[in-house]
Amino acid sequence: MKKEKSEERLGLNLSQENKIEIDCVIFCFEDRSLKVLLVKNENDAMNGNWRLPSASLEHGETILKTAQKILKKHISKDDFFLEQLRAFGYHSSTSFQENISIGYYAMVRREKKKEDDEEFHSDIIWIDINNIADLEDKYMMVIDFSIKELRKNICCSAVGFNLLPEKFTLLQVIHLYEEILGIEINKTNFRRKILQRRLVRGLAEKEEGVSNRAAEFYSLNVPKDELFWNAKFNFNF
Amino acid sequence: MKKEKSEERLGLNLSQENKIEIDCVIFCFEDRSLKVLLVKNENDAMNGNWRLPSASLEHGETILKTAQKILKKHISKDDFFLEQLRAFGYHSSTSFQENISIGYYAMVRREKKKEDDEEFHSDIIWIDINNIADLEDKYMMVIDFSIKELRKNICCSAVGFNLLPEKFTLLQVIHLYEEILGIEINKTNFRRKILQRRLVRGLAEKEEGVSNRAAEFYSLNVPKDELFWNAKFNFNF
DNA sequence: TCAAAAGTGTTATGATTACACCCATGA
DNA sequence: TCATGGGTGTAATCATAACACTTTTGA
Repeated sequence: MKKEKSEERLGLNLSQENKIEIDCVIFCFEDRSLKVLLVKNENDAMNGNWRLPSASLEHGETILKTAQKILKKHISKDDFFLEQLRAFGYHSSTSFQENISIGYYAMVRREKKKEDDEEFHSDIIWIDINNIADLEDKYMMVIDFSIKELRKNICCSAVGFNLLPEKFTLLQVIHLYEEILGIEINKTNFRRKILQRRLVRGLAEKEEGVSNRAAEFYSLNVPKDELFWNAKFNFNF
Repeated sequence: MKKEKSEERLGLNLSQENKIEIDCVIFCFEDRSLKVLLVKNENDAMNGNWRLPSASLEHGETILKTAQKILKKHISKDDFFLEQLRAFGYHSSTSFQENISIGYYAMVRREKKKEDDEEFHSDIIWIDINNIADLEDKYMMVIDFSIKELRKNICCSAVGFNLLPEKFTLLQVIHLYEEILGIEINKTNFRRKILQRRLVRGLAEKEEGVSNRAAEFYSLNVPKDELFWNAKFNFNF
């Protein structure tokens, strides 16, 4: 309150100097599709208008802490991957000069039952990346960039496994890559490829109640915090 | 001047709100080594203290334009590659809260003769990345990140060719990759690898005055603006 | 039995590696 | 002639792709 008054004295121009927003693209992988979390735009007169979860960078707060806070507000678990995308400059309808957004992207493992009713009551939505429409340009820009970044990174690191549950089948991995990259993958060869790198470990445990041969469950063979930097490989799709 | 007075009225805390610096890591490749441009730190009492070329983000200016201005101040040609790294948060000795730097990295083709005397008289230095020392933590952080980014990018795109002159020998390319990645490369195999991708084109023109068999000159076979995004390849070193 | 997905085996291809070799040039 | 780097040829090895095949499960 006090702060706003001070700024008013300086006039519009200075008060908008270097206002920084932190925007988060939070990905999950569910029902064989890549989704991002959107929240209802409360400042907007039109109802049913969505935006990325975001926050202004406050005094004495770091950009990373701010991004982490945004995540914790929406994600119940502490178990998420979070990395910065870059800084974006954009022009909004309300200001003449360029605004700054620092984009982050996150990956979470979504557990279905627990969170379904949560979503039902609240002002959030997990939406398939192919169905996103009518977002402000700024948000589309950040989302588009984040998807490109995600595509790049899952081909040269194992970071994509942050989207899978602890136990997963190899078909889930294939679906993940197919969906994110928008390609079709030869299952038998991909399976060999991924097993050769010794990135995953068979659990001697199988699916149950499926109407076909049950697939073995696998789990990661490397610590999660190494997925991004240390678990290198080259998928040349 | 006028602006500074306004800020003073608000006291230290608010005046530093969201102050954004743009820092540029400008790379060149010369004498078989990767160098970055440093400028003399004029605000510093101690002489001989260097920093990255940088600028504050001014009113009504975009981050990209600001970065381009920094480059043009030091580089005579318009022919450079410039991309953002990311936003960095850092703590300086003079302020309690986190400052924001948006880092960019650039690659320029350095022509020796023209610029040598320029450097002799002025307050800039092109320094081998292995000899950088005594920079502020903030600058080291940006430089370290930029080198990692450069390493990553030259392995999956042809962006590194922005550091070479129009005409180059294949040995120059090899030296470039060896120096940036810190590895040794088998010359005969690398040569075939790079020719297979049809990235370069022989010029039927040879070195002169060398004390060994003259190497053929090559030039790029793709437009420069495609080097980063479109000229993909996978060097798995 | 069928459909659907799991999973194995095999062969061909193409990229990469290692290494031997010859070529051109100035000192 | 020698040293230095340019440049070619070739065989072995490894990763990938393509495809045929068998296995397991519920309906």
